[in-house]
Amino acid sequence: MTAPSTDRGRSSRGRIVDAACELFYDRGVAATGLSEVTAASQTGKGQLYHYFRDKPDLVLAVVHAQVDRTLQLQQGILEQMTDAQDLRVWAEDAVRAHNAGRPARCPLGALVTEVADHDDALRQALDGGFARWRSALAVGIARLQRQGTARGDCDPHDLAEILLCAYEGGVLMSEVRGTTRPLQLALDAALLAVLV
Amino acid sequence: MTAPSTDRGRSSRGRIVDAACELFYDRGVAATGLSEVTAASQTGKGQLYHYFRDKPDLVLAVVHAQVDRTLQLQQGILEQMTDAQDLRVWAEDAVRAHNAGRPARCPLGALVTEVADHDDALRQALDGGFARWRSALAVGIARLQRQGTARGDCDPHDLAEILLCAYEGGVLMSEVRGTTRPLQLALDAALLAVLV
DNA sequence: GCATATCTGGACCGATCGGTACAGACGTCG
DNA sequence: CGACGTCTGTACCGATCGGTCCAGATATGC
Repeated sequence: MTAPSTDRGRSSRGRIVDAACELFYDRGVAATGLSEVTAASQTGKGQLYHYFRDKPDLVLAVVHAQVDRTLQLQQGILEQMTDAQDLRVWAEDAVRAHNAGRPARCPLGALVTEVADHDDALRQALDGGFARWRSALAVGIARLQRQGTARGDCDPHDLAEILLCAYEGGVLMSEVRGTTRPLQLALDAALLAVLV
Repeated sequence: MTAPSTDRGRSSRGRIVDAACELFYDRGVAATGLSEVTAASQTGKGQLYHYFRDKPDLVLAVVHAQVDRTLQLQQGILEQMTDAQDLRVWAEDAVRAHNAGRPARCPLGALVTEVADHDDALRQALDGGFARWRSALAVGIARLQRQGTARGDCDPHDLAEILLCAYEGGVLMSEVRGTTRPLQLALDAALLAVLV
């Protein structure tokens, strides 16, 4: 609701969002009580409702935070993507990251099914986040197209969308099966369709 | 908990599961109260706790019901799949179905992110459902392989997995964007990787 | 050092949650 | 028709939910 204007306030708000990111991610939004958020962030209801109008408003802040985190993690490898091998490394990194975390999911994808349908503001926020991610990917893919290692007859944004769909679907199926195999297969197939 | 032994009992249990399927699907499991389920199914708490141990037990029944529904819808087209064009029709049908329903999601996929992580029995039930679906697809794909229209160097189950991942990821991204475009792109790309 | 605004923590509220208890309706035997 | 197991409906419970309120701590400007 009210933006913090002091360092202490910014710190409190930040701790709340961080704790909410973590709790929402591995327990789910609906299953996480606001008291758990305040307990985990060493704050109270007073602070929470000082900085956020209500729970959906907090969820919105979490969405933006997760988008920023994801983009920040991706932009490094995406910006300096110059050949097809770099894209394969990107896919391998995705599989490796999924292997490491537990339970390994996409912070954005996990939020979609939980909030995207009954709250349009949250859906739009997630849509915007994916759009930024897709654009970052498309920039690199366009580079590959210019050097002839990616399919030239498609909009790079469409090729990026294919990769993101394969990633999200692969992560979802890998979560159900308990193996990274589906993610591996899905990304390999998507690369097959995107490259050359 | 106790299986019904009369027609009236089976009818009540059936109405409860049907109502729960619908409510869980378009409001979410956590967001649906048991009183809403009893109200929508014209029953009471007495019946609900006569046939189900607790809420997770009801969710388990819903998972099985949704698996059966999905398989039943799919088996028709899957069983008589004889050439590559039939697989393309399968993909087109998926896009068309997604276009019709609102909000169009996969009944199984929607349940994954909501219940798969914190309840292993539910995760296994969903895993089993996807396995049956994948096998049904694989049977048709193996047929295509024998006639040389599908990639022969892969296990048909892996090719089926690729299609399911593309479908689930495409549905998820389509839900966020509000268009069937991502699903269309993802399935086309998967077909490209699976056929010939 | 006083006034003012920001920030903090927790007690508290009504509503709703999942779950229980129980009294009675129903159907099917002898 | 009476007895018995199945099935039904609802009143009710403690716990927890999102959200309010407010008194006091903390900082900043004059």
